[in-house]
Amino acid sequence: MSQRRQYPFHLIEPKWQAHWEAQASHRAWNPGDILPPQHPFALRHQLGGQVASAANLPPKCYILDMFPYPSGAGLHVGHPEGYTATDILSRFRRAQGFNVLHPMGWDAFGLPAEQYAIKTGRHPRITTNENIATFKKQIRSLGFSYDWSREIDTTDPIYFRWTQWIFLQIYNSWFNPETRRAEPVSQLPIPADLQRGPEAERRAFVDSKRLAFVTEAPVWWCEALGTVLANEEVIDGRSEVGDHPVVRKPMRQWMLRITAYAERLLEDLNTIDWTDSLKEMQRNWIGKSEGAQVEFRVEGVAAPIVVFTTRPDTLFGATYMVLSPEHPFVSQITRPAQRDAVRNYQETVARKSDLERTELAKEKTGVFTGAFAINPVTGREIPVWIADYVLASYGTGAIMAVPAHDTRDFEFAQKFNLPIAQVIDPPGGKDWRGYTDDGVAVNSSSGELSLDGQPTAQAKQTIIAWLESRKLGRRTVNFKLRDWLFSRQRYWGEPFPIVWRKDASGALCHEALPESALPLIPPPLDDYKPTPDGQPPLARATAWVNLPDGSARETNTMPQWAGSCWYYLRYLDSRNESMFLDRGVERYWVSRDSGRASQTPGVDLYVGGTEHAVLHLLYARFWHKVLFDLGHVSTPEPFHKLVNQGLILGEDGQKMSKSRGNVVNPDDVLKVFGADAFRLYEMFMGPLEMVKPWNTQGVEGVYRFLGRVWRLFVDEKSEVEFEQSCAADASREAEFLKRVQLQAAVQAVEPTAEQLKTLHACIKKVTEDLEGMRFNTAISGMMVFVNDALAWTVKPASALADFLVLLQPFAPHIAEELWEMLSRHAPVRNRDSAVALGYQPWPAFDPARLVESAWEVPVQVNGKLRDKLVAPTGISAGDLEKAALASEKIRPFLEGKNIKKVIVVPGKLVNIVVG
RNA sequence: GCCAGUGUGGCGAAAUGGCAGACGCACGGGACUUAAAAUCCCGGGGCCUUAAACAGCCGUGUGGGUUCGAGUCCCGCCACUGGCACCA
Repeated sequence: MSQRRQYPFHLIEPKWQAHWEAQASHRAWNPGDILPPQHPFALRHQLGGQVASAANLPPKCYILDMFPYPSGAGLHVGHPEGYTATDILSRFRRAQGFNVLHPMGWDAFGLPAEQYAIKTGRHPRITTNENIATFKKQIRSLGFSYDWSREIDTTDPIYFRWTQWIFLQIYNSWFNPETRRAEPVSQLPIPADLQRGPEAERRAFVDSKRLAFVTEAPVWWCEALGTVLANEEVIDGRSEVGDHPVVRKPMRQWMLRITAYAERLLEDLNTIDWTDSLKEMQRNWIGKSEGAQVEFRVEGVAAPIVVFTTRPDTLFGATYMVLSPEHPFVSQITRPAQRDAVRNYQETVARKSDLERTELAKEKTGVFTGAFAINPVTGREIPVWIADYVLASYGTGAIMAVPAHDTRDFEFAQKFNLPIAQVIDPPGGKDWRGYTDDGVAVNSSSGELSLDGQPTAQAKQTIIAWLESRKLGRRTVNFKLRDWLFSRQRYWGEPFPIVWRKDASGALCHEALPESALPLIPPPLDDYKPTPDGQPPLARATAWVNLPDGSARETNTMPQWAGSCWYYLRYLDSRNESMFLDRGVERYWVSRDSGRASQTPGVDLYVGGTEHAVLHLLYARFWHKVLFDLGHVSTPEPFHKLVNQGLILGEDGQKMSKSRGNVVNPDDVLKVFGADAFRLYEMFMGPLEMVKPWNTQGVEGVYRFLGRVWRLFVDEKSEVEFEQSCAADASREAEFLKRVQLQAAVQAVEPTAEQLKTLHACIKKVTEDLEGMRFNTAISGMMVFVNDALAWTVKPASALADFLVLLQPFAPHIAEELWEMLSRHAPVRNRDSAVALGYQPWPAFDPARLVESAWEVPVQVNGKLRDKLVAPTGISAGDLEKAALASEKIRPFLEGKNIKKVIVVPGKLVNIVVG
């Protein structure tokens, strides 16, 4: 490893970080802000001293990172990957003249801080603050151009006050299926019979329509630990900690009605610029499927069993039915002889974990209820079973089994010897048994209906029409998406702004706190564990929970997702104390109708890891749509363009983890190579969205490149003197740095045509690659420039200045230092030296500079390269053909052959086809 | 099982259907040095031939196809990675 530093990054980097901070260089400006006269943004746009407004501000650009959870372990090399990419683009857009919003904050509620508190008794507030301080220090040391004046922390009451406020907006809304949007619950039409009835019934009706509602949902309860566990804390029906048995236990939970938005969440994916794979993941998660509900009568039971099927055309092949073990009809229809078997089975299933239930390769299990239903088209009696391969939570929790044409039903029928009847004729003579794709209906006729001979699509239409005419079923759409379980039995989260009280009839009911009661701050506790009877930790604070008027506070808290659902909005106006977000500010930053028709709606670019492909991004889209419906934001989608950065693996090509011992700590890298080299390497490794292994020797490569950039500018003798001075008195290093001189070869002269060609090739490459987020090739373009420019005997200051503007987004510290040196010693005529480097206009690419007088023409015979000619650029196709045919090296390949065709592509090549 | 992505030198990678391997790492040779480090210069996919070079042949996971021309487009297969996974 290198001993001598390539250049004094250890002095340069802190120097410029302090400078940017002192100048607030990267502040983004809201309409209404007064622009300081000396701020580089004001100087660049000649707005010094003026009040910013949507009219005088340049176009906006909102570039967002997924904010981190500030863990105790500090930053790892994965974090800065996306952060570097967005920082480079932010700096690029500033140079292009945009008003760039590039903020950072902390997603700081969460389990680790709470678990640490349970172990040590230290309040999560304290450890969270410490972790934030560590993260912030590390992030700053990388030189990212965040606007820290907008920093947010989801655990800060001035932030979560508005998280609670948004919850109240959701709570006070219902989804109107007619208008397909959220509306205030105060406008909910109350049915006439309820209007005159008791108040309790009216309230129950309203509560059943709210977008935030209460339900009994099963959670994992561990008797031995005296606590509720999260899904991921339960392994094979036992607790992860201590290996104690756990049971499913219904508990009162808050839910958010995201299912109401399923259709819009799906449709609007078509309006945003995300990768196809990401959209596909969301589509699969939402899981729309079209089909029909069909009713089956059971002898002696009044209500029919309703099933959902996507293949109503196979109804004639339904030879049995299956209910999920939890289906409410099970106890009604079970015959006495089967009662014990059914109850046993239900209990076995209840004890299984989700994992066990969904384990593939598992044998199908189930029990006959003794009951028979009537197939509505064949009129035949079919047995009704219960089995855990039918899920209670999807569709109607019951299916018609068509074993001939459904894999699961086929397996089940084989195991339990149930009849299998063919009703689809597969194309191409395939075996019909277990065939699940489309085909032609067969054996599907009754006295009044026939599907025979109809292809699947048509048969579906026919049968649905018939079912609807007989009131035996109807067309239905189903979604996999479930309502969002929104409550947690935790301490370190936002308390719900809800109280419970008894109404006149003595029934318990919930009620929202007034907005004036926000923020509702969690009470201090000595013990952060749940109570022995399974109440959330907040229940321990009895003085906080029980209010003087006899009502009691909700003791659940919100999940970690809540704070991250809307943080991108708070950045726009993070210090606003009277509103969650000012409408005028919102309009400037995200709206399409801000008077700038061409502007991107919402966040221009959002970069983060794939691990949030579904949950965070779906939840945030949901909240945004509710806020949109209620008129609080002006776009239906929050994130216009989204890019996932790829994982960085350890040097061994394995996922980084403590147990493998292959974790790379950014601090160590920074110490040896500096922040600029670190940033450059993270981008040079390969395309942003690819998975790629870390390689410390690769860092040395880009570090050497920065050393060459340094030597392109500085005078060697002055640098040697600087180093000797530093060796003599290390305490005065920063002062000695000023003695490093620009080399004499850098002069205020016009570049030659050759030099301009090199420069403009670099401008073109870097500009185009940044637009396409191809950071790795942009860097290689700059390397080519530097390799070339090092050989120049006279180095025109203007060309070097343009290069520094290109380099600045990638390696801002060294670029600033060299810019300062350059401006000190050699006047740069094409640049206004009053404007800071970060706001210098991006150099314009001039295609005329790349024009060559001659060019090397590859000549192929039958597609194989045989010669290269040198021809003038403007040569005609005919002349080029003649020259190619006349070539010494080509002639042997043409001898004795017929020239069939000659393909001449001007600017590309010549291909002679012979036969 | 389903969906998506990726397969190119020793390694990270690059190539609007037009000279495969830019740029970088590692490696080898040279210059500077008492020596090393750093720096600078040169070399570089494989095979075959050759003293060396030129020339030639092969080469982008694999098998086909389209095309004057395919890493790139189309069809089949294989491997790896990620997501979903009894969703009727």
